[in-house]
Amino acid sequence: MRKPEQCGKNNSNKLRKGLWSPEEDEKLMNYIINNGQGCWSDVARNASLQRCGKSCRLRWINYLRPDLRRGAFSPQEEELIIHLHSLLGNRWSQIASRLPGRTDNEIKNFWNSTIKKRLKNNQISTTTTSASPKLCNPQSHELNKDHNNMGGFISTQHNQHAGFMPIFTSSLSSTMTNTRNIEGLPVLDYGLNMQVDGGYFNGTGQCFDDNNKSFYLENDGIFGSVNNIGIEGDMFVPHLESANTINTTDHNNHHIVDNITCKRETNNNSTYFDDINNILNNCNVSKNKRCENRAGGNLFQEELTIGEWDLEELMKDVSYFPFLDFS
DNA sequence: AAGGAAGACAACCGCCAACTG
DNA sequence: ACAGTTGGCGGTTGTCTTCCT
Repeated sequence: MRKPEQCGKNNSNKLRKGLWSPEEDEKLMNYIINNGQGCWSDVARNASLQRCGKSCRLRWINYLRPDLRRGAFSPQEEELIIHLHSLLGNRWSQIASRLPGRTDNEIKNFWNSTIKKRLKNNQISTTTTSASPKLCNPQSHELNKDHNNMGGFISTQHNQHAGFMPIFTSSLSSTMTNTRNIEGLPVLDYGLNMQVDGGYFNGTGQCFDDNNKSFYLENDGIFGSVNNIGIEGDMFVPHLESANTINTTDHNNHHIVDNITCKRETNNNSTYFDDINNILNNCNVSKNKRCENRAGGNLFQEELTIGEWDLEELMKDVSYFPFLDFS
């Protein structure tokens, strides 16, 4: 049996709490440099620190680690955080693992303070707020008033610049102002006749397929669209925590929209969404199953079971996020 | 200049899965 | 197999700084 960790409440009178002094930092730093990390309770003990192992670990990871990246988040980092959060939710450690030198605590704080504040300032309103803000395209225009399960809605409007914009969502109902020019959030632009709409799609709403025909999507997910008009297709990535099915219907006449998830050849102009899309095509996803729509007509339902998603596969390489520069 | 509010950041708490003896 | 320990994680709270009135 290992020696008990001196971190329990019963020992709180013996162990220091609160902010670390420079002397403590130096002790911890010197010990780890000379001896490595090892067992944290041993680190605390052997470095003569009146701290519990957990506290030492946290201090090292969040502050003393030499590979930490200091300073404010760059717009690129911010954009990546927003995007990763749309895919991962509040999985801060996983988000942090994709941002070299950043800690989960740092990202969590950044999200909970800066980004949430920005959302409020941008008047993205909700009737209720969930714990995790989600992404939406600022180019959204027409909310679907026919659906009472309306969430924060995105649509893609061809030939317009668009970006990610987080919104707070509710599983019950939410509203979103008809805002086209949200300031302060970065615009994704992959250049060369290629603009990308993308964001978090919540609830039911109107989108456009690659033939500029509108259609509706239901349930939560990440939506991306590459806007070479009439050439590129759209894709829809369900949010990992959302319901596990997606319905797609044509906006006007309930035609089947069968190209929500399309496959494109990767080329020099490929985008992040293309790559995600390619990954999705390798996922264990059954699709194009038939079901009934509200009007009684037929449509395809893509069934996506959350457990079937290989998160690591989906996220294994965001290094191709084309605007990232960690230099 | 004072003090309250808001923001930014650091650290703690509790839970849980993995590990260990 | 089991119980205790450890480390990782996300949520929350605490503390310090900055801003505003």
